[in-house]
Amino acid sequence: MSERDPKTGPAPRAPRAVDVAAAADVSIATVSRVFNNPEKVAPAIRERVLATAKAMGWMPHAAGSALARRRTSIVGAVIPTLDNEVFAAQVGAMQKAFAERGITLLLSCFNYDQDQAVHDVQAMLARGVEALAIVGEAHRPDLFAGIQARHIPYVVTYSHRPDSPHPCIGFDNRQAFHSIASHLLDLGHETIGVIIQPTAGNDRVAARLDGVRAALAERGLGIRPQHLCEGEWSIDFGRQSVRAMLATDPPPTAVICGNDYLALGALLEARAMGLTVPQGLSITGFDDIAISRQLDPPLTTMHVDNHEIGRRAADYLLACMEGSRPAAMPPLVPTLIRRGTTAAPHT
Amino acid sequence: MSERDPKTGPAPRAPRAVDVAAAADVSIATVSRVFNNPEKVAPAIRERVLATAKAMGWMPHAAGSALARRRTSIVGAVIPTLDNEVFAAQVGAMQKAFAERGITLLLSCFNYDQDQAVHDVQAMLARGVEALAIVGEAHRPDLFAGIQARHIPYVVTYSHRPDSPHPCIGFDNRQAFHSIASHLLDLGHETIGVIIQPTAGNDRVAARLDGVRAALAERGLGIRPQHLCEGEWSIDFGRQSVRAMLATDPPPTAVICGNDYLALGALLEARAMGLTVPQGLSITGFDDIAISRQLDPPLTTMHVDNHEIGRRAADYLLACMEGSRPAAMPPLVPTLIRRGTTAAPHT
DNA sequence: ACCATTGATGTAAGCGCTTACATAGATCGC
DNA sequence: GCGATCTATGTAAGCGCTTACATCAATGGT
Repeated sequence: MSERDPKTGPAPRAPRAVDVAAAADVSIATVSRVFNNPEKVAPAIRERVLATAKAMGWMPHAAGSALARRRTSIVGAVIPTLDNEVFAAQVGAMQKAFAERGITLLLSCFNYDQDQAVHDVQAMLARGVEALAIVGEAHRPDLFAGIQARHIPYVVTYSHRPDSPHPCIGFDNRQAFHSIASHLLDLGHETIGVIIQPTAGNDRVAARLDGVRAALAERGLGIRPQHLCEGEWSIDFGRQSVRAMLATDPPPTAVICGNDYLALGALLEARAMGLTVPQGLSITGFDDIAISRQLDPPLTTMHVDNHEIGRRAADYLLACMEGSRPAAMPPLVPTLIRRGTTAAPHT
Repeated sequence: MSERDPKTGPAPRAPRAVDVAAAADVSIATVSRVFNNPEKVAPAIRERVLATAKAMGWMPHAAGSALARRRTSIVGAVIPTLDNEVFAAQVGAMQKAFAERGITLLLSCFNYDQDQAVHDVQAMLARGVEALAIVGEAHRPDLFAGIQARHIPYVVTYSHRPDSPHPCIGFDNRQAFHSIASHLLDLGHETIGVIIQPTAGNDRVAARLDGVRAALAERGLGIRPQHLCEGEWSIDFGRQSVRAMLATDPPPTAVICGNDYLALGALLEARAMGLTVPQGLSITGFDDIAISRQLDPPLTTMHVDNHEIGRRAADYLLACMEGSRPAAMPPLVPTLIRRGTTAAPHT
């Protein structure tokens, strides 16, 4: 007399271990063992239980087992946004590495909002994540304090400062942009512009700008205020920034861009204004996205292996979870790809 | 006499509700109520409990509460890969929409492998997801059977067939490419090439190809085998495909590409071969990624709002979870953006 | 033949939380 | 002022699972 479709039976509720146990005529403990320590169960019984479970569509429910086992097999990834392929690649690689070990990835995007990041981490801790990967280290101190209080392994990704208090997997953003600037300086440029993402609350970007400044300072140079454009990264921002800079006097002979999209915009606009690149203006990018090598001229940029960062971060965390205390990993070194958008200034 | 740092105390174990209850001198039920039905607790006590919990760094542990409440507040997203910005955008939008309602997103990438997808869905069901979003409907039947057996709401995204048995949020891939082909036919093209992603196990792509074929057939035309290139999407595949096609006799006067990256490659190669676009060759893309409008000439393509797909999928699932049975949503309609890469064939 | 092992299975005590129900003051109408 | 009614809090029974420990049968050494 159920109100449900009689064909589906009166109890649409999910089967539990005890149901499988009854159906297979064993105890609930045996059912559990079949799934967790199969070698402790006689083959005949094991097969019977497996068959029954399959027939009933039963699998151990994670919440129950997490509670009993005191392990959730969940780890969290906290990134700014998936709209940036750089982070998407990292997460994709982590997800893959974890999935291979039966670990589930919880994802959260804080949209460059520090309060949101703290909130997200709290939520993940409440969910019992066993480890955490977090992009960047420019976070509110209570974010890290909360993690440390739980004695949970964590790693900061996409950045690597030599003297960071956190375990980190990434590269030295300052060093990377120091290299880019040096490349340009070595070519003979002295008036260099910078188009870069917002530095507020973003340690990676701030470090990049700092790297450029340091390289220039070493040769007694600096960035003129009118040659520094900071804003949301987009092709359009790259375009408008270059347009503005070239209207100054003297105009820069080279511009360093915070990523390839900005550089792409800069390149398009420079050409639209009738400049030849690199003779009239040298341009550098960062990330080495797929189109960069296809541009005309192909973009000089720095290549970062984001999948590798994700994979390493996952490996590090997995090692920690298994109890080892892995040595600090050396930073990745992004490589400068000299293509067609940099040359000596036309004098 | 603990072996641990005496400052951290002998019990580094996470506090539980009962500890908070004891410290605040109330019962464990009251602690729970403070977090779940705060209005049922006297303000003075509520504040005391809140303060104690905060001081002890306690939050209700999700596994325990999921068990007791029989709700996990988790939903799963199953996508092919995060390396495609199209899916990354969808996931990002879903994550945002869910986070706003206190729901956590579990992510899994099946890498276009049907067995992997089934496995991932199983794992998610075991984790007690309350709803599931899955890209595409070309999956093993037991994937959907497994979900339906659990009476869990789900939605297929990125595709929308009028006669699909599944609730779906997306657009009609067949229809979309029918439109593209018609656009070209209307311009007078009769020899049309196609460069497309692998169709095997990918219903969306297969539908696209089908749409092109149908549009051509309506005018008594077809795709010549030598004018159909199917392979992993990349700029390079676009380039090599165009090169191969243009070596045939007669060469196509237009090529339809499965996405903007392929189209970008096609455009670059056509120009490298000395053809002018669109006079010598018309090219269409799909997705309308950021660079497309910046190309020279700007790419004619179709714009799809992937964030919108993600948002709608999340809204639909949330509605289901709250018990309503939302009406089937109308498909999104991608819009054809006629820019500079299509024109009448040069006769 | 008998006892000590061994190995397979069952019993039952939680894991940390929520919530129906019980309880006990406080409040109010008459 | 007394019982009826409410409201704030506590008690205890699970949620579905794992696992230490108990049990029991079979094995093997002497």
